[in-house]
Amino acid sequence: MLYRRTVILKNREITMRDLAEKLGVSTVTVSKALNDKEGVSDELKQKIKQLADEMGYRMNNLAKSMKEGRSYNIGVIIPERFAVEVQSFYFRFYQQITTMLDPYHYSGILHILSEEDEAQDVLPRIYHEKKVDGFILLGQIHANYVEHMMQTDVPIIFLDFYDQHTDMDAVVMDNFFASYELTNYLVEMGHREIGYVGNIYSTSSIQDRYLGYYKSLLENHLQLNPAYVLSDRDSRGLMVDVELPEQLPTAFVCNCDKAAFRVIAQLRKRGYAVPEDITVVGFDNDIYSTISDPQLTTVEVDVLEMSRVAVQGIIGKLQDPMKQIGRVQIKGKMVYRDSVKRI
Amino acid sequence: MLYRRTVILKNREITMRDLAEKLGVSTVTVSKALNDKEGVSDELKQKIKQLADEMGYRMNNLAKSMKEGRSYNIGVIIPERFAVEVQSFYFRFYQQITTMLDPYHYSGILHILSEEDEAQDVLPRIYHEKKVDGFILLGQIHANYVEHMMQTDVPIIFLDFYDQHTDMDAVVMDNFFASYELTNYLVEMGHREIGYVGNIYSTSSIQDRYLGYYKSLLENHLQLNPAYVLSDRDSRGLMVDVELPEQLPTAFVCNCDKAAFRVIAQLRKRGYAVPEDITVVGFDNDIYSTISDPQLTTVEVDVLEMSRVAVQGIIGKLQDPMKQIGRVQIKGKMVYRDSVKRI
DNA sequence: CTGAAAGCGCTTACAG
DNA sequence: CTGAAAGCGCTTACAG
Repeated sequence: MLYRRTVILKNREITMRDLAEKLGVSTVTVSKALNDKEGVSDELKQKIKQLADEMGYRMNNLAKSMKEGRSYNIGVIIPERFAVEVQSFYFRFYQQITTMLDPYHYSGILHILSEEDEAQDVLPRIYHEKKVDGFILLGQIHANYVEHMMQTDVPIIFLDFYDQHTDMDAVVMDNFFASYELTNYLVEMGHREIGYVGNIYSTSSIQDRYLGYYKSLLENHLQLNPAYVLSDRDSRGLMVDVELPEQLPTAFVCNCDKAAFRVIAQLRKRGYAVPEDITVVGFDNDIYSTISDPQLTTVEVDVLEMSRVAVQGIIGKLQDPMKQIGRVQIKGKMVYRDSVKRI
Repeated sequence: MLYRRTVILKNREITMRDLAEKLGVSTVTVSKALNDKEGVSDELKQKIKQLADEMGYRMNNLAKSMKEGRSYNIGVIIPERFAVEVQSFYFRFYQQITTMLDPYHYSGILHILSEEDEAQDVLPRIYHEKKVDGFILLGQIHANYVEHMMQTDVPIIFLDFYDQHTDMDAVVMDNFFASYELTNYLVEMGHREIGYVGNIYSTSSIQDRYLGYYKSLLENHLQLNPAYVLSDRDSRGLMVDVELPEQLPTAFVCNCDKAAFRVIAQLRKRGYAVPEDITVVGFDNDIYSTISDPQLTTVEVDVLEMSRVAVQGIIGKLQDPMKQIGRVQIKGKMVYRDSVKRI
């Protein structure tokens, strides 16, 4: 007899009704108690909570969700190529996002956007199945896809990129200012001939960093030498070897640590030592900045703060779909290491 | 008039009832048609699907889920310390898992298990809220926590680790065999004094790799010299510098590429060249194996296959909770590079 | 082939 | 402070 009951209990999950019947109250009262709402005496509330605990009651959030019409999930979309290339960097974002969503009782569902789906404007399954209430889009995607997504009326925050769409809410690093600051620092250190490494037609980050670098040159009345602006990746975003010119500047501002890491390797092959012969700085403060020899002076992206603003942005839009945060720029942080020489 | 209607439509999502009313059929018929079930004429089915398309209907999966009593989500738990230490490696697993869950209409929800929650046996919110139908646990956690989780009756697959619990379903790399194979290769290359780098009390992976290495020594009648077995991390799993002995073996089998990378750096500081003076091999074929100079001969973990088996395992247990896969071992793959010298 | 009825497990007004 | 009734948007027997 006892055995059979155990088996039966095992096969059916406990519901509010079970708790209600056991205490001789209604499910309404149970619901109120468990959600800490008004209209239940403290005494009864305690009793209900205690019983729920004892019986190992777990709220069925699907029911709650359906009633409220929200899934309590946010889709985090990362384009496939970034998932491969800058994976650890974007993983940190994704981790922060899920962790920061938690207090709002939200979860983050990752969706890797394949190249095909991106090209053909195919929205993720989680969109069609209403499994998410909004999206955070992490990493640059084609303008067409952005357009397509923005037509869906689902709240979207773009993270770590923006494009020409004026009405998009985006959280980006203040690349322009950080690069300007970094280049100013090199000038302070006595450098007058400074090059830039990065495909300036590739992403908005690379472009903005280039422009900040350029502004510093302008302000300091230094020449922008086109021969010193070197591409580091092809049009698809894949890293390629930099073509070093015959004559070199005294310093390179690289658009990311990986590029800096690779440039240092190439310079070494050509017989140059860093920073003795040439100064190299990076961007991102990712793994490449510390495995590099020498370790890189670089700028750290404030992943935590950017994630925080993105999460608050999407939560805000969930409450009021008309709410806009515009383009929020988050300051970077200089990290001084050993790849810069005063000359 | 037109304007008002637009606004109204915007504020309410389209349901099956809307489609049904528009076509003068019942919601039952719409449901059958949209789910490709029997009992609707092909002609009507087509008409319904077309209308759904035109009106931009999106199925409310929450309702479906509630009816079926499953959330169509799998929780992927990664202990905090691994999320930081081996992040890119585990991110690849996580990516594969979510991608492979997709055809089953499942999504993967990541949960980073904090050190505190792990120590205090606090189960994740997604468990208490029934937001997931099962878990894939990625990375070694304390035995207590394993025990606690296994008592919940929620299907669990352990990925990339196992422990003394005999009834746990785990998918692991065949570390023992891979390490045995790798060490045999070094013996073939003429090495007779071979050391091992790794804290053999830290994780089961490190232990098993150590044992495979040991088996190779035994088979080849080589001495296991305790002075050549070096720890690479403290009891909390944090990497520390290896204490190199005065007298060195001719080769080191390292428990992972990062350890190998660090050992090479240390050897270099002591004036040894790799592989000229000493051979070093790694494990995992992760980023450290290619940024290392020389690039590492190592063993690749078959992330794809392991993820596939884990996903199929959890899907299987969803259908039949009694189903067990036991401890499945997935073969690794040798990757030959430049860190081994024939002597 | 088609549909009326009931129900999944909650919450939201509303009434007492 | 407490609860009966209705409803969220589907699906599952069952009846015609």
